[in-house]
Amino acid sequence: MTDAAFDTPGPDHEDAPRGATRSLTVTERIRTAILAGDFEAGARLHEVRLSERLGVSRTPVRSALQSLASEGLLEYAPNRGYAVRRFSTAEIVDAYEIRAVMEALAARFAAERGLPDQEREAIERVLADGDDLLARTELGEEERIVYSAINGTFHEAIHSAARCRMLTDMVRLCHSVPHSSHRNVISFEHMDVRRRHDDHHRIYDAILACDAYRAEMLMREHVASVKTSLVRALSGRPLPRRGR
Amino acid sequence: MTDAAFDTPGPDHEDAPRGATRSLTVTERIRTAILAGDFEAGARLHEVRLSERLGVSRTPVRSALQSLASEGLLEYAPNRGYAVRRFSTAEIVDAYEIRAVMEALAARFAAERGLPDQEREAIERVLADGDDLLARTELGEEERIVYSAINGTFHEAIHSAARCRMLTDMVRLCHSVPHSSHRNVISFEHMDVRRRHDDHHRIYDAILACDAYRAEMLMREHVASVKTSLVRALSGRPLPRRGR
DNA sequence: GAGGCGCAATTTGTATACATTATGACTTGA
DNA sequence: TCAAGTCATAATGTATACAAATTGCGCCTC
Repeated sequence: MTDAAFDTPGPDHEDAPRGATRSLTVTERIRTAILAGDFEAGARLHEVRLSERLGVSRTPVRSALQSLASEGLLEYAPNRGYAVRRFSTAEIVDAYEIRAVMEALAARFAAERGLPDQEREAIERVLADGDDLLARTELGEEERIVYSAINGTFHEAIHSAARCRMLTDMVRLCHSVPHSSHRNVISFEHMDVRRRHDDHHRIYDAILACDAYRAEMLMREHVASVKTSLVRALSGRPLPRRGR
Repeated sequence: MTDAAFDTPGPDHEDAPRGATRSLTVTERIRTAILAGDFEAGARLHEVRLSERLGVSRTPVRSALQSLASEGLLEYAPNRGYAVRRFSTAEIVDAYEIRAVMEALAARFAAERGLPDQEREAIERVLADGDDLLARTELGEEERIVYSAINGTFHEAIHSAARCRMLTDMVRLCHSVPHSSHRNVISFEHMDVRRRHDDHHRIYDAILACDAYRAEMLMREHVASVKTSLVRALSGRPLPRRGR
């Protein structure tokens, strides 16, 4: 709650990036705090308290709260303000299902429209990085964190290749649901990073081959499969050991 | 531009619905104006002019513009304000593809989770209404408008049955794209209302039978098929008026 | 003691004044 | 003539004062 990184760095700090208004800065800081869990679910966010802690007036704070509410991170009720949104387990799982469908469509678009050079290079680089990383026999915590970044870059390159803004926006919406970001998958994808990396290769092959149907199906299963691990993790049951 | 319905009805009009702030009222009025095509695409919306025309201060206007931008109706650039978003033909078509995938997922959820009584009754009623309407041999303009409402109710009942807020939100986002609302299909679905109504029956049957796969596939094809008609209409002649 | 009424304190909503940034026209120099 | 710089203008961004709504507490009544 009293996170030092959150409180005001002073009005003369002035590292203002060009083109950034206070509203945008404040939005980003509050968003980060929420995603970091600095506020508990359901907690109300009082405009005055926030503005005092952040060292700005209520105006940019109100603007930020409105933004975050439309992102789905906050609940709003007229004359009653904003509160941190609660996500039920069902909502978190559903978000995965939705993300699976959206990313699958992105993969289809990429296959239909062809990979721009930039995205093709990014994907090939990241696939090679993954190959190198997974060549090691042992995968420790550190390797999984690195792989998480690789995973994120892969998926972002696909979205970018889809060249569809609405799709990008919607996937971003999915990422505002806790546990639903591909940056967070490390927490429950421990078991088979290798299988997931192989999925990436196949998806890339399908896109290169302009096989839209296969790209879509593979991506859908790829994302949806995490849902199973997630459900297991959320219900607190241990991961089953399999052969292979 | 100078739409009488848009300009201020006077500050003493006071038909304020309970729980509605000025920000919300203004948001609704500007949204309606945009969807009705009162502003041309790319036009900038000046805060002062809007606030004068609407008889309120800049504060609720700014709030409204921010809302509409996050709905995707406006573009925002820091220090440069808001402008009516331009939608390319590609974006409009893509929105249909996205809507197809989302509504298909909604149909799947409905099949998996079962239809609540309220939605089941709504769908059965609307299917029967459609049967009656289509029993006539001739379908004029008026019948198609009536069927458009029937179509909308059917699709909304499915969303509602999916019981997934994020899905509902995203479908709503799709509807903010011109020509992409199921309330608008009359303009290019002239050709086979009967086929589309038959789709509705099959989708309902699949949901009743808890056949999630079939419900999803049918709904996806049902929505995506309109895309074909849309592409034909858009390429055939210039864009008809936005909205409605 | 339970329930309802009303006031006061707190919080959000709105208006407005001021600060800051973009924009375009004008000037000035090469 | 053109380019670059400057300054005026007009727009957006922010702060703050005030209005309206909600909420909780205390009191009164039954």
